[in-house]
Amino acid sequence: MTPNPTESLIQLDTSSLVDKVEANLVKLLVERKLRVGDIIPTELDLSRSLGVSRTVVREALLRLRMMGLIDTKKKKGSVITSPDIFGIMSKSMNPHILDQDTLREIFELRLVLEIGMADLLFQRITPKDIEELKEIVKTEPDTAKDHIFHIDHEIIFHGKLYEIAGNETLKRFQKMLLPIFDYVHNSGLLKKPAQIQKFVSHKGLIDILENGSPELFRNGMRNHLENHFLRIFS
Amino acid sequence: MTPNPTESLIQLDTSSLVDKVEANLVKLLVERKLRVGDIIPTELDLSRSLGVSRTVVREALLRLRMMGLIDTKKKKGSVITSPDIFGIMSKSMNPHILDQDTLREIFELRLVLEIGMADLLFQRITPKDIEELKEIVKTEPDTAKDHIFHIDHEIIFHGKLYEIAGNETLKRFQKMLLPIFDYVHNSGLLKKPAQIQKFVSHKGLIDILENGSPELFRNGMRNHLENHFLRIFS
DNA sequence: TTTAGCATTATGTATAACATAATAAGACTA
DNA sequence: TAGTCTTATTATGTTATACATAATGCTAAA
Repeated sequence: MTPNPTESLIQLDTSSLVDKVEANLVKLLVERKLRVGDIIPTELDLSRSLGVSRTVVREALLRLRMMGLIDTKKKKGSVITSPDIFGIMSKSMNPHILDQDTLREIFELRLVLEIGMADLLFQRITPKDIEELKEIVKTEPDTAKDHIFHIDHEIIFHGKLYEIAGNETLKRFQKMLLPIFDYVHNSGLLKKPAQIQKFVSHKGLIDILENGSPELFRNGMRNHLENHFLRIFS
Repeated sequence: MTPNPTESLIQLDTSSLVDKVEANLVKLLVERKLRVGDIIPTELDLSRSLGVSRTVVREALLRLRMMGLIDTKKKKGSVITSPDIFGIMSKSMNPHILDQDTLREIFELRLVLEIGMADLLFQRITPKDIEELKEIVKTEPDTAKDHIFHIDHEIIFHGKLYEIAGNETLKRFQKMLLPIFDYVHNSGLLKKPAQIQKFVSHKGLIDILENGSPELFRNGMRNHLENHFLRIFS
């Protein structure tokens, strides 16, 4: 084997100043174990102690802000906030910008989530939740009648399920994906037309939640989402 | 009911200049339907045509860059790139920064994903994948022997499953969450100690993939992850 | 004691200047 | 003519300075 001439070269540091300052600040947050609500030094202070211009500090702080690590107020300075994982993500979640493959994949993700969360549902569902679900299906519109309203209703029902799952991160994930689902539904990305008839209805799912098991629910939901699966896998 | 005195007040626009420029640029990208690789005007041009300082334009561009919408090179200017949804997200995914509740929730998310992706697996798995999985379990270490190595092996096996699922977005999601899983495992966040014995082994899962059904796999995986569930729900 | 107004302070914005890296153009040589 | 080296150009990266603006806290007047 011929020796690779680039082998002995060290990796050059091509990162910009802002990159370094950003890394520095994150390191500071981690190592100092700063708690939510703590304030960090002002831009001018940081600029002085780090030996870079205020502009660079500002850009680094902007990044932290976008990551949801800090919230900066006038006069006060920047305070540490509970990081918002999905904050930025949802901003770049513009369906018009994402390419079709990604859209299809995100749509698949929904199916994965709703089938996979059965255990969480059964662990945390309360009688009150059951009542609320029943209330929701009571106002269920006729499938064939009003398509738009039907989609809205779908969102309400399934949204309630996410709520019951009691996982805030999961719920926010869904909330972020919602516009995508909507977009995919209306975009013609799904090949086959939706079948009107559902095998397992919303009402059926509630029955399972009340008297069944996670296993039954997974199959029920799988069945309920059958249409979507068929449309994706065509 | 007494009338609300604030009712007739219009919502003030508290957004900063940078906010507006950012929105403007995103709108530009969407409406012009610009394709990946297209270049957008230089900072100075934008600053002139938008009537704001270059500073503001720079900050707005920085945000777009963080969203993965553009990639800016010296001299060339900024070019549009395929948005990287998880790019920024993974940067703020520092386990040391996330609070414990969020960590627990993200860990739950893993369980949801791996149970929920059964259908994708069965749709896309190939004989070659089965072989590779078998190859992986062949080198499976003794559970009781080397704990660290055992975790590594877990990651390899389950990572392969994500790969088989054939959903790039899902895979990258998992990749992003990996450090979290690792951290949670080692952090003492999980209450009960792990049980050594697994009901359904990796080998068992492979058998199901080869001869079983999605339904069987979901239950198998549910069983396989039983330990994790118990530790979370305590 | 309350409130109106002022001072203070840190971020937001603007401008100008220079550094640096990537590209293009031109000149020079084989 | 082709190829390479040098130089010029251009757009981003960085610095410095100044002023605007909003939030906070203090002070004095009612």
